[in-house]
Amino acid sequence: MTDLSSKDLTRPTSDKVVARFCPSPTGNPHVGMARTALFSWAFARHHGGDFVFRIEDTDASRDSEESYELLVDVMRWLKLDWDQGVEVGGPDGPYRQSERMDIYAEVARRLLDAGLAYKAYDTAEELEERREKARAEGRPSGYDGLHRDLTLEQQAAFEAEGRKPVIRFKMPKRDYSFTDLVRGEVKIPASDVQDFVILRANGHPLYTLTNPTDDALMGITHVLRGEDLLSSTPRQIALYEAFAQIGIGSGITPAFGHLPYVTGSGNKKLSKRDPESNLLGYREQGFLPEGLLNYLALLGWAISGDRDVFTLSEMVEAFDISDVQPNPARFDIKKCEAINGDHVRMLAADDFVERIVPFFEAEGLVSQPITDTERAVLVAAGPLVQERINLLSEAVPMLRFLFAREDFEIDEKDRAKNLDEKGIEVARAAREALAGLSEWTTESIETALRESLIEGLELKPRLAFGPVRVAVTGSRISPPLFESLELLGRDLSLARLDAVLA
RNA sequence: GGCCCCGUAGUGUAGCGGCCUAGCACGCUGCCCUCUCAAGGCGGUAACGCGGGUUCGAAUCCCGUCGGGGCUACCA
Repeated sequence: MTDLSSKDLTRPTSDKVVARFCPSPTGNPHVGMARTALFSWAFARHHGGDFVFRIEDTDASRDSEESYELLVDVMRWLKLDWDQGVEVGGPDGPYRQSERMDIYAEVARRLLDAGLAYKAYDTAEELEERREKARAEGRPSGYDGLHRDLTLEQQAAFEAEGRKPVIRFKMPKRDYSFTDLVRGEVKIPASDVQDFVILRANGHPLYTLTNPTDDALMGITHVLRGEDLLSSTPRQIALYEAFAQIGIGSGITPAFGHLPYVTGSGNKKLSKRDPESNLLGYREQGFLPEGLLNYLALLGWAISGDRDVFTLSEMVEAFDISDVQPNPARFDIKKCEAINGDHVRMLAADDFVERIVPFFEAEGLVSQPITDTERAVLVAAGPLVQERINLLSEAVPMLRFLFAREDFEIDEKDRAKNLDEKGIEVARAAREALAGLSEWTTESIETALRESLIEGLELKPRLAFGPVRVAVTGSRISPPLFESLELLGRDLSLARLDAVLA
């Protein structure tokens, strides 16, 4: 550990807005996290400020490295870029708390030296017993401050017993109030403030210390975080005041904004384990980052009363944290998909193709990487499916028939329904009409089929084209038929009709 | 138990004392368009948790109540 005892930990004040996102790398990144990141990012961008991406991994476990990478991956996928932080660096790094342990130790030491924190020797059992009693008597159940004013002799006595102290911060006993950016005035009465642990007995710093320390050292001006942290805000405020006294950070206290929860169905908080909360899962399902972010923004914020589809830059332009709703929102996958569909339709045709390519590669329908000929098929077919899907992955079943060869299969249910005796008769007529075509275009195919089936067999369009569609595309649901036939090509189209006739 | 936060249709929101016979979107649903599925167009369904105040007037302000959530760790 580096000795920082003589290091200057102050920093100049600045008018620039600095917001941050500082997740703890545990489990899979979830949607509530993404929304917090989005709001904080949009806030920073709207005000032309900096966005800091820090990782709070003091509690590092085995899988935190993997989680860390997932987090970075997700942020990049969402295109929530950061000016300072992990991977990109910055003036106040490092940005992973596990690499900043010497700083926390030093800050704790200075707090202790200044008499703003103290050693407490209570055992877990003693604490528990007093907590129970307090609760039974209707008093607040936090730390009662028993060891706040221990004399050196008393401390020595505890040490002699072999007890190791935790370091507790000495909360000034007063009412705390602050103006929450999304909730307005919040007041916490003095009766509910207790001294909290900043350093464990084993010397490890806790979140209660590391988070405010880093915010102070990184010049964070606006703290946007989950509402679960609302009642611990007095701690941060008091700690900031202490920092100002002993020259840590810029001496100013940041503004706080507590974002409401995103809940799942029912009223439970969307947990990290919840499959519907798994962010990477959304990417795999074919959500667009633009679409997901747009939907997430709608959970607590509205760009106006009569519009809910917008781009990220429109959001940045219009975003005002005071417009954010304080009440929790339920995540509705149906609406999320609908919004995503709107964004799918907003994509430029060539962009759309680029976005669906990975799904075809992953399914093994095209080479990996895709060849130019295969890409050309998607370029031609793209416009046919772009307006019919909400999720990118839905393009795969719809266009599978264009890439299938020996493995081409017809959905059995659809076959039974459309290719009965009558349907096969229709397919035969279609085959005959198509075989004689001199040119293979959407127009000529349509003309031939209409003449032969609608006029010739006097069928309703629905009954005429259904069997052909199923025979050729393998499904009752497909892109427009004539275009599909043209794209598939004469030989394959006729072969597929032959196959159902055999 | 104590403290804090929240409460408009099934869901997300608009609404900041009169423009509200409460708007928009998703969902559900009827019709139109149509070669399937979509997309698109036109309709329908459905809400201010409850009770008191304040006011000429309240979804909007105040109080209470009920309901939901959070915190109350040597987790974050």
